[in-house]
Amino acid sequence: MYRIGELAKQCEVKADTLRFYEKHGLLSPSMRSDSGYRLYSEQDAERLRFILRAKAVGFTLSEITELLSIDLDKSNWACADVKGMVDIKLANVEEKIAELNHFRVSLQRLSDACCGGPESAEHCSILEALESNVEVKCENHSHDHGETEYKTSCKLKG
Amino acid sequence: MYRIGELAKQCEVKADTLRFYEKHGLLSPSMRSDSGYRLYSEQDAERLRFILRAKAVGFTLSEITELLSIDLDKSNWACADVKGMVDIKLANVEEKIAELNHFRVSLQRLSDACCGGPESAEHCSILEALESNVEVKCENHSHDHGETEYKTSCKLKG
DNA sequence: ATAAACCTTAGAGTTAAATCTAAGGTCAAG
DNA sequence: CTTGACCTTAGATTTAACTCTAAGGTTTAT
Ligand SMILES: [Zn+2]
Ligand SMILES: [Zn+2]
Ligand SMILES: [Zn+2]
Ligand SMILES: [Zn+2]
Repeated sequence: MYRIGELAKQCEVKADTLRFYEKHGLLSPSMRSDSGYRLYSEQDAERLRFILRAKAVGFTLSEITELLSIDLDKSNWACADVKGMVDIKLANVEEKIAELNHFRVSLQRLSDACCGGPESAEHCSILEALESNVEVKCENHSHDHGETEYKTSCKLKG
Repeated sequence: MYRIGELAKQCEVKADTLRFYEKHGLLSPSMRSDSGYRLYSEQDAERLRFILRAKAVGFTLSEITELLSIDLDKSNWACADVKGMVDIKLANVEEKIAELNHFRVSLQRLSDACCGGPESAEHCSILEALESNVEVKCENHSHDHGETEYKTSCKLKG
């Protein structure tokens, strides 16, 4: 039997988190000491590890609640049900990745367009791109820093 | 001059959102009508579009506040400052993508390991993977669905 | 016996970006 | 002159997953 702090340390979470999981029905200690301290069994610890593993692959706590209830009642569920949950999650994650990739490409384009030098930002391509609607398409400045290093040739979007 | 609802519709946000931006110092209408209605100028509208463009590339509202203050005072900032912000954001986004990719790979592995059939989940590889610490490494079941389609050969991690 | 480290509870606070509610004022059309 | 669409405000609620606070009880070691 572990006290809350012991289990927390073992699994690298805060004791608060275990109380939170209890309040939300994910994990209750199977005993209390005479003085009211939570006492977790090895089974409880395993359940916690299940939760943390599911969290590590991206499930939310309410999805994990569902997974736990399936896990405790496996014979009444089909592989299809379980795989369905994973596949929905997978689709969510892929969607999120796609969205972030969109951000990434836009930010990269902005970054590439700016010299990043110590010169005044008065003609900074990044600010100009945000001011106007024009997407940045090439990696040069409108302003001239007096260095040949920065080309001013720019093929704007055809 | 646009009233709040007009500008909101034009830019496809809710009027609430404009009030929210005002409360948080991102965008205030440059006038009020006699009766107290907000009146936005074309300049205000442009500022809103700046905000929305910055949002579209992944900046948070507080980052946008910073960008706006730079934009209004460009000569006191360097390209380095602006590019720095973009690059920090880019790094954040890439970090998030990496994390989600981790989720994606794990979920894909789980999904691949499960037949997804109508059979009982009693030996579902997904649940087994979450119960035990073993990462799923191959795409077969421990249980046998009586179909030769599902191989039982599985090279577990060496 | 007393201090440190641990535990208990209920409930509030955090973060971001809105979104909603209530109670009321304004404006154009018919 | 009334309906309906629109506007005003302050403040509460939402979502997720904690995290913290206050006020107190327990255990363990010295
Ligand atoms: Zn520059
Ligand atoms: Zn620049
Ligand atoms: Zn199966
Ligand atoms: Zn399965």
